[in-house]
Amino acid sequence: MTSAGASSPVAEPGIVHVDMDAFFVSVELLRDPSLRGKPVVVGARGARGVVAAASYEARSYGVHSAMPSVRAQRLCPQAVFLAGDHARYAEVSARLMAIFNSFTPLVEPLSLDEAFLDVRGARRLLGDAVSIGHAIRARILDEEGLACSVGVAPNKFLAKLASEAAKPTPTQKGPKPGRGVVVIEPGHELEFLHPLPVQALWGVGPTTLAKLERLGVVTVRDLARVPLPGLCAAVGESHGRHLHQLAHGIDPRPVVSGQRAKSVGHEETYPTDHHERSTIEPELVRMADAVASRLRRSGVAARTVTLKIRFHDFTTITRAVTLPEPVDSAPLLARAAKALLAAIDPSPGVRLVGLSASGLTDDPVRQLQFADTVDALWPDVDDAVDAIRARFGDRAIGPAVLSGREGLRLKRRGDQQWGPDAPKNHGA
DNA sequence: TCTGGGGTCCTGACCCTG
DNA sequence: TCTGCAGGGTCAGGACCC
Repeated sequence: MTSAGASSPVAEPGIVHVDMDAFFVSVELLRDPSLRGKPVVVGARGARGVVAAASYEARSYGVHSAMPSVRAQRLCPQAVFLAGDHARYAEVSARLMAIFNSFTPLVEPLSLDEAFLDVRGARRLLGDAVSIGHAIRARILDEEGLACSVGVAPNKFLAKLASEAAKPTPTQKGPKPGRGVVVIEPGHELEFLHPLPVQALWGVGPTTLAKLERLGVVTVRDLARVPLPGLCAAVGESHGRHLHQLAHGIDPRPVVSGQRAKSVGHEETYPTDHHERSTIEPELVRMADAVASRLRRSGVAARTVTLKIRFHDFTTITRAVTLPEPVDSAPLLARAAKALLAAIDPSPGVRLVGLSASGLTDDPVRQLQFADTVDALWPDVDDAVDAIRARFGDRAIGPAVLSGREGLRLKRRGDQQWGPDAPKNHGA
């Protein structure tokens, strides 16, 4: 793991934030150029699905990501809905990250379609941060045919706001091109920052916004004027200090490359609610299979297993157990999850089930000392399952409890990423 | 209007141990 | 042996991000 190393604000605009414009939709347009200029939405069409990404044409109708698909269809009935292809987006993302890494090794991916770069060490070779920002944009357009927006600033938080300001804007007459690259020079941070609405700050969501509004805070300037003790009293000590710094343009967090995941999980919302444990347990087996497979692929094992249940009325509970040894085997994850489920009454209706593994450690300890004979054999079985799937595909092998159901198919990351899709016979 | 999936971080309660 | 306290681990939930 490497980092920019600074613990104080950077005194030059050396941090670059690159954010792809409508990434998922743009990748789809490369595959089908006839969709250009049309309102396009990537997401699940089902009653419980949401919008993952919307073209700027769709956004002009008020459609935005995370919006329930039902509402998006009402706002823009002529929109073309696409299911999305997470594997393809991940492929393109890997190539984008390779481009970023050719400019500097200090790259911190934030998601598939955005990253921070600390380019201060690359100036002598490649020019100043602004030139590098323009060069990155040109290369992504040239090599991938994709547009992005770039923010350049003295720290991460300001660079992100700058890239936001560089983006195109949806209008009734179609997308209005953005500036592409926006630079915040040192000494001009507050001039840029203070007129913005306070929810532009990282960490201000609906709950915090309501608390700040009670203090009379509307803009970042208002927030900067609130004394620290009052702010901490309203939103908590840690959060208060963080927001206070941001409101003054201070963000000491360095760009950190090579960060590893701290948890691995899967969750799924079902088109109809489950009311009995007997129908949830096979789902847990399938999720445990998927999570264990991802753990092994990453070469890690997990000590803590967390079960998440969302009921019909949207109340959500989590139940966790920490195991005596780290595990990466599907049967042991499933056993832990089933034990947690045993203490939960699903009869009110369960719409979502999630399983996640945390407390990750390298070099998995194979769980021999507390395993019974069958479990002791599982490491070999897991290896064999991985090998068969690598050679013959995900459908080739799976837990017996799932045979005859949706199949032996392993749940891959990104499957049903945006909620249950509409039934096939209802036409997508 | 009716809310996905994959994550991270923080806080507070509780329990155990020294 | 009991009590008080501090600190660490665990668990549950909330808030936020893309």
